[in-house]
Amino acid sequence: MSDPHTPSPTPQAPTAGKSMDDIMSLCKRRGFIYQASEIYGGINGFWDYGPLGTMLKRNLREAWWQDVVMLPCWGRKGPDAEPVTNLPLDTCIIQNPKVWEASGHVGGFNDPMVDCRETRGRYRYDHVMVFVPASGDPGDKPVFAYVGDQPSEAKQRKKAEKTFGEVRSVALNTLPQPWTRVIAPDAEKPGTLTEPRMFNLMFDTIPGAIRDEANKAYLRPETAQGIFINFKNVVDTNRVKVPFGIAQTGKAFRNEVTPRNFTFRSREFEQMEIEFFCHESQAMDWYAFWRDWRMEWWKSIGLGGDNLILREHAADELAHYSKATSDIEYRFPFTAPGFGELEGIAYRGNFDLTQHQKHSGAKLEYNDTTRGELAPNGQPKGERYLPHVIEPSAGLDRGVLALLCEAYTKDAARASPEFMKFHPRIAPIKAAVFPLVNKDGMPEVAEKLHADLMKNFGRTGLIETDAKQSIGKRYARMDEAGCPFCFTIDGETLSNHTVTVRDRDSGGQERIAMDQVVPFLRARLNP
RNA sequence: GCGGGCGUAGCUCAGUGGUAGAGCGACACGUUGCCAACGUGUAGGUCGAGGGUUCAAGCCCCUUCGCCCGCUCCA
Repeated sequence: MSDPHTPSPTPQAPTAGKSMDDIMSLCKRRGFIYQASEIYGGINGFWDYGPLGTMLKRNLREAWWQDVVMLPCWGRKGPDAEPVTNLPLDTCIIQNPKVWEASGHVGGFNDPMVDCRETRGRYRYDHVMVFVPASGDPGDKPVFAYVGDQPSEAKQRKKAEKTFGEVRSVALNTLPQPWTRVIAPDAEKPGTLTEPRMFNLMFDTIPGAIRDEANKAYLRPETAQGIFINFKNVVDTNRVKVPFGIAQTGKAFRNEVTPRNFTFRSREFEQMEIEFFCHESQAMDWYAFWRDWRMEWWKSIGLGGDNLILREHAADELAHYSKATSDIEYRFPFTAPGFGELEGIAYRGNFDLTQHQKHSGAKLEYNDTTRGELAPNGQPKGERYLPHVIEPSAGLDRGVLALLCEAYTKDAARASPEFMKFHPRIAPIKAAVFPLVNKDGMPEVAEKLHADLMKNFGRTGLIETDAKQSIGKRYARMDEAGCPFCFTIDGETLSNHTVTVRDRDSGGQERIAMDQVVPFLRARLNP
């Protein structure tokens, strides 16, 4: 178990049988997650982390950082047979608004939508087409709306042809409102479409003390663009060579239409993103490399078994600029038997750098001196290009939620019927030290061992000690908080310097020497 | 944004017009030698918020906020 790359030693039950209500209760009760602004009635789509939740989230972010930036891919070599390089970055939440025009977010976030009152369907206004008679005026007859490439197209065409004979299609936005004779794509009756409405999915704000709409800026909807716009800076100032990556964690904001499912879809959330830059000819190799390693990584911190899947996107699911994308998805109790996205690994081509080069006018090309024709002296002349990008983009809060759901275990046969099977590396509480009873010199020994463990492991997580109440109650409390190991000082400790170690998952105990406690823990926590 | 359900103590919930409760949890003291043991005691709620009806509202009515579920959305 000293190898951090091995999956959790305790495979979990499927999440399908776990109750989200139970998990949410435990999260509140033990201080993992609170509703934001709770005493004022809360605020839709925002959540605060309590002490244990903060530690859990921090441990997950830290594990990512260590394995992505400090010791990239556990020291594994990339497809070029060289060690992987990822440079750290920390960019602003607020950037020049042109960043979001270049990235396509301003356009994409400002689409007007129309709703159908009958089917409660919602459609992008500019995507809705209508079958009208080829001859022109439909008279009093209804016309048939559809969305291209969806089942509604064939269905509506059939109905339209039955009504009019020969038909042609026009965009909905060419017809005058109100659309009283338009039958919505999946509706039966005409006139059910609402007027188009704007959904602004980016939060905006106005920097500057004097409020002026002309200065409008946005809270970033993803951390990725901060990386792209600093690509040239990083290349120019770090003696770094393609292929390499830039990694960043940080908050992002999306005005989700419907925040839902506890913290899964929040309006303020944190991302962990890598933009990995490489030559086009190597891009698919790097894509496969990142996709497979990221999957292994999630397994290494305890998300294993059937609850985690890698899903390759079908061709028609890809964004227009993407040549391949896959999702790492977790089976949450609220998605079961389906899955919810934890991380997307996208091959984005050089779309983003191209966009920023175009919009900013800055030259973002990389001069690759290892490529190109050979000069007379035998050295390559170099090749200038916009690197292609592999983007492994993970949701930190979603990761935390998946860890909580995966760890949550119900076992009515146990004294602690609800407990959290966190992998030791991400467990908020790493260990606890208890005197079996609060007398006969045991508290003093416990205090000493606790201090010792604090000195050795206090920087990796919480080390608890507690002398109150029955030992069973203290074990149960630690189970519920997900503490993997409890060390107990008993009568025997005083005579032969041994303690018992209780394993959270099995409840089993073994006896080890006092001076073996530190090595024991070291072998099981992040080595 | 639509439809449904639900908001009472930290958690789970009872209370259906007449003095706000229980279990668990927390805390204190005692007891206790390995799995939420036992005893005694303590703290904690303007019943999500606002308005209305009534002599009287946790309860009835209206509005609003939040959470859950189903649609929808998820670049």
